[in-house]
Amino acid sequence: MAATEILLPVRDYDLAATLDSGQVFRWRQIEESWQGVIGKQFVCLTQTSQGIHATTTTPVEGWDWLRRFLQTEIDLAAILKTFPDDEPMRRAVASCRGLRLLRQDPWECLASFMLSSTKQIVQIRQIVARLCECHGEPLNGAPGVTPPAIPNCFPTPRRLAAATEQELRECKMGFRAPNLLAAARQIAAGTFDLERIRSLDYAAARGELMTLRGVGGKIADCVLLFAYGFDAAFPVDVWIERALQELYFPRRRASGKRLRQFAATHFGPHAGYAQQYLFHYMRTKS
DNA sequence: GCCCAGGTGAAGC
DNA sequence: GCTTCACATGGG
Repeated sequence: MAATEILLPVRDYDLAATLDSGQVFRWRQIEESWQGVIGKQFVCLTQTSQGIHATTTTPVEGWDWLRRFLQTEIDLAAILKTFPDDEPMRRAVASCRGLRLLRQDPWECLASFMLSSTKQIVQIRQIVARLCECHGEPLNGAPGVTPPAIPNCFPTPRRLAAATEQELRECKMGFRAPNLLAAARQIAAGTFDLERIRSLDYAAARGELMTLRGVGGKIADCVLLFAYGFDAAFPVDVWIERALQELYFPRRRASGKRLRQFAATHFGPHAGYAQQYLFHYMRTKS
């Protein structure tokens, strides 16, 4: 039964906050809807009182790929219960009921976050958009109906591996270009296996990702959390460092390493979710 | 002009 | 170990 639309019944899901929370960089709000690309599929999502309504431009056979991306099956309330019962965490959760973690494609996630270092989220979106425009394959089916359409798929490792550093620099990614190119070439050549990461434990997976030039602990944690579902991953960026410093260590200065150690024990098994709430809270408060 | 941005790696104590 | 710095580019 191929179809072009479905209603995913889900409660406590803030679609706008989730798609705009710095996990993904290609989703655009068009009036009341959000347009994006999952794999080779153009998707339009709308939050309704019943849940999330999705439409595609070409018929699809099933919707598991969408449920997986949106993580609509997870029990958010159960996760929130594992958070520490302290004032900062209560404030962070209260600031955004229904914020979720998505489950992304590992390559797109890795490449996007390799481009994220010392860039504002709005600029990361611009770089990723240029990269897709210049190097991505066209989508399945012409979007047509709701312009302005999202032009292309996210470029594959093989496609980027065939590019030159200069061509990537033309996407305005600056000093990140050689790192992205090297990663694409390792993956395209099979000397780095993104699928194997799934079979490793958190520490080993983190170490493996960090063998890639330009991937340190923070970017590795983002990929482990947003693409592989390692809920213990706790990316510490400038926002989170500031949050932990202000909220938990107001009187003494703590190093980044000290903050990571604190986070690993304080926020529980779903620390990554807690991190996303803190991140959103810091970015949106006053 | 200046400072900072979902960092990283190398070099300096 | 910890601190400092260069790295491209653009927004505020």
